[in-house]
Formats: sequence, C-alpha cells, structure tokens
Amino acid sequence: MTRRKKTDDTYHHGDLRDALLEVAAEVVAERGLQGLSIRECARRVGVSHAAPYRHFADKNALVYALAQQGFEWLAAAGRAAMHGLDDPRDRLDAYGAAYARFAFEHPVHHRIMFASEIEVPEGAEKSDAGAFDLLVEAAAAVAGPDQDPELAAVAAWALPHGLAMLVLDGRIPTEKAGTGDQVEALARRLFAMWRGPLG
Amino acid sequence: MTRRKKTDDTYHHGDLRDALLEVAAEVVAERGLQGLSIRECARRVGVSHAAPYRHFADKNALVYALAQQGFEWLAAAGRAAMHGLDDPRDRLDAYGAAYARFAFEHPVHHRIMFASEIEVPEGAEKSDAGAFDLLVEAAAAVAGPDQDPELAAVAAWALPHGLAMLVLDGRIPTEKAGTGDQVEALARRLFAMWRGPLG
DNA sequence: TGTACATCAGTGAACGCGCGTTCACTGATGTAC
DNA sequence: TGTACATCAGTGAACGCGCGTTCACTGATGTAC
Repeated sequence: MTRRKKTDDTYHHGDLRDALLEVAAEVVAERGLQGLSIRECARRVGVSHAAPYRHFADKNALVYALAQQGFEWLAAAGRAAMHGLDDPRDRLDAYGAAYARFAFEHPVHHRIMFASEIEVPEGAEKSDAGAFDLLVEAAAAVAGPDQDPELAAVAAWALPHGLAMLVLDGRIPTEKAGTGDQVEALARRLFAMWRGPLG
Repeated sequence: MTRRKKTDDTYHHGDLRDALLEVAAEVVAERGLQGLSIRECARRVGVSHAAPYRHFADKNALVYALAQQGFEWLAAAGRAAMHGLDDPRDRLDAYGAAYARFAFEHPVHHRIMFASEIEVPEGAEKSDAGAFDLLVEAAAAVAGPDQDPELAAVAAWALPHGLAMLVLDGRIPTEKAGTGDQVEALARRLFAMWRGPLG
C-alpha cells in the first residue's frame, strides 16, 4: 500500500524493488503467471518499462525473487507459530496450521514457490529460506525412532498443502473455508484425525 | 508415438487433435505453461500454424482439453486400481497409490489440472470426469459415521498429492522415488502410517 | 460403378500487438575534501 | 558550509521477435443418386 505508486514529483521511486514485487503478485493473481510482464508491472507502479532492469536482471529474476519472498514468509510464519511451544506434537501441528494459512493468504506466492517453471538464476542457489528444514526437524522430533523422519515430514507437509490446494481450487465450500482462521482450523482438525503414526 | 507427425505425402493429418495434445504436453514439460504456443505445437506436428484452429477454438481451449484429458486418465487409473477390491480401506489405499503414480507419470497434466490459470470455456462446465467424486466416495466408505466424509476425502487426497508435489519438486532423493513403482510404494507407506482415523 | 457436389481439414499470407531487452541519456543523491 | 565529482536510479526511443487470430483459398473425403 505505502508508496506503491511513484509520486509524480519525484524522480527516484525510493522503493521500486518492493513495489514491483507487490504489483507482480497482483498481476499474477489476475492473469496467471503467463500473463505477467515486466512492462505491465512498470506501468502499474508508474515507472518507465526499463526501470525494473535496475533491480532485476531479467523477467525470470523477478519471478524468482517472488518465490524467495514466499519462502521467507513461510519460514517466518512457521517459526512464529511454533514459538513458545515445547511439545513436539504441538509444534508440528502449529507449523501445519501456519502453512495452510500461509498458502491460503498468499496463493500467488505459494503457487510460484512450487511452480518449477522458474529457472534458478546462475549464481543463486535454490533456496527455500529453511522452510523445509524447519518442517523436517519438527516432524523428526515427533516421529518414532523406527520411522523415517523425511517420510514423516512428507506426510506432515502434504496434509496442509493438499488442504490449501483444494481450498484454492474451490473444492471446499466457502462457508467452511472462507477465511484464514477457518482454513487454519481445518488444518488442525486434519492433523487431529491423524494421531496414528505421529502421536 | 504413432502418427504424431504428418507424413509428407498426405494432406490430411488424420489425428491432428490428439497429436496436438501430445505435443503440447511436451512443450509444457520443456518450457512451462508460459512457453506453450499454438504455433510451436503446429510446428512440431508438421502442420501449418492455422491448422490447430480446426480443432481448438483458441489457445485456452487447447490447455483446457489437456486438463480434461488428465482428469479422465486419473479417474480411469483410480477405477482400475480399485477394481476387484471390496474392503473400503483397501480401495482408498489403492486410489491414493494410483493418484501418486498418475501425478508422477503425468506431471504436466497434473500441474495443468490444478493450474487455475485456465478459463473454463463458455459452454463447457468445469469437469473433472468424476475423479474427485470417486475419491469422496472411497473416503466416505472408510470414514467413521461421526466423521465428515468430505474432510476425510481432503486428507486422503492431500497425502498422495503432497507426495507427488515433493517428488516432482526434487525434494525426495531420486533413489527413493525415481520410478512410478517407488512412488506408489511410498504412497502406500504413507497411508499405512495413517491408520488412526480411517482404519 | 461413375459422377456431382457438399463438407471438412488443411494452407499460407497477412494483421496488429505486446513483449523483453538494450542503449545513450539525464536527473538526483551522496561523499571527499 | 560549499563545491566537484562519482555513482546510482530513473527515462524514452528503438530493435527485433514470436505470438494469436483471421481470411480467402485449396486439396481430400464422403455421400446421394
């Protein structure tokens, strides 16, 4: 919101990089990843169409930055949700709920994070800001000693992930999953159904 | 494979619609949905770039047809996997395993099926060929009477779905999930971990 | 079996468009002295 | 505090391109009689 559009009397934008990311997410929401173009983003921010190249080497770099931002947000949300909880099972539940909420609230980022059409720019490594490691740790702490922690992580990840996908795909009635709170609660119910292996 | 490219001495292709779908999936695999173009498909099939318009009203219709094809394949695979099984729990496991395998073996279709960037062409309804209903039925048969069948379906769907995503995203080592059989086995192990609510 | 004709599935030229990217440039900002 | 200068973040014109889509057309196919 703040300072998204360049005010007409300044030459420098001041925060163009962030503004472009914000606007890019909007464009993808409206037109899909296919419909994203640097020129359209520049237009919306109120800047010449060459200006973005001061901040992103090319179009792919912009999309990649969006994915990175998403991973950072997810990791932050997961950490925040688990903060102060000690019981491993509670921590895992909290992470799952945060994950579902994140995907619901940032559908564009979520989709891009797993879009696979994005090339990792040379120099950069494929980085998920530790979001996945965080999950593996949380799952490992819960899994029995005879269980493969990675497999447990898969299960713990799949549940909220799948929930988010179904919600975003409109397969769950809106009155059951119309807000972040509801989605989070659904995730918790799903985890609760699932005491078998991990509890 | 058969008859994909027009043989040079015939005027009519004979099977252009199917050939286009096949080739379109290849293009998406190589370049992503963004990189798909009707002209490129026509080129690969060996036909003029206007020819596809005899079979698809526009580009979106082509992508939509791909999604439909995917849903049909998935429903068929699910039905085949459950065929002959009586125990509800076995049926659900079989569906889940078939789902994971389908996603692994047809990643492009799978992604497009849930891509959301596709407009439903006017006239057509959003159709998933019954693939989801099939799952809801199988899950409902297993869920306890006090459980929401739709929620059980979400869980049953999320697990193989999430597994497939992680495999395709390269987050599971290839030696553990490098073939359809392995992926299917992983799905079965995940379901087995999950006796709690549904068994 | 042969012919006339409607229908269908291709062709290739043409249109207009928005895009990614580059370039020489200019205005603003910050820093050394 | 003031000035010179390097650096940085924008501008706007220009390029070449591939694309989606339309159109009048032509070759092949199938069917009625």
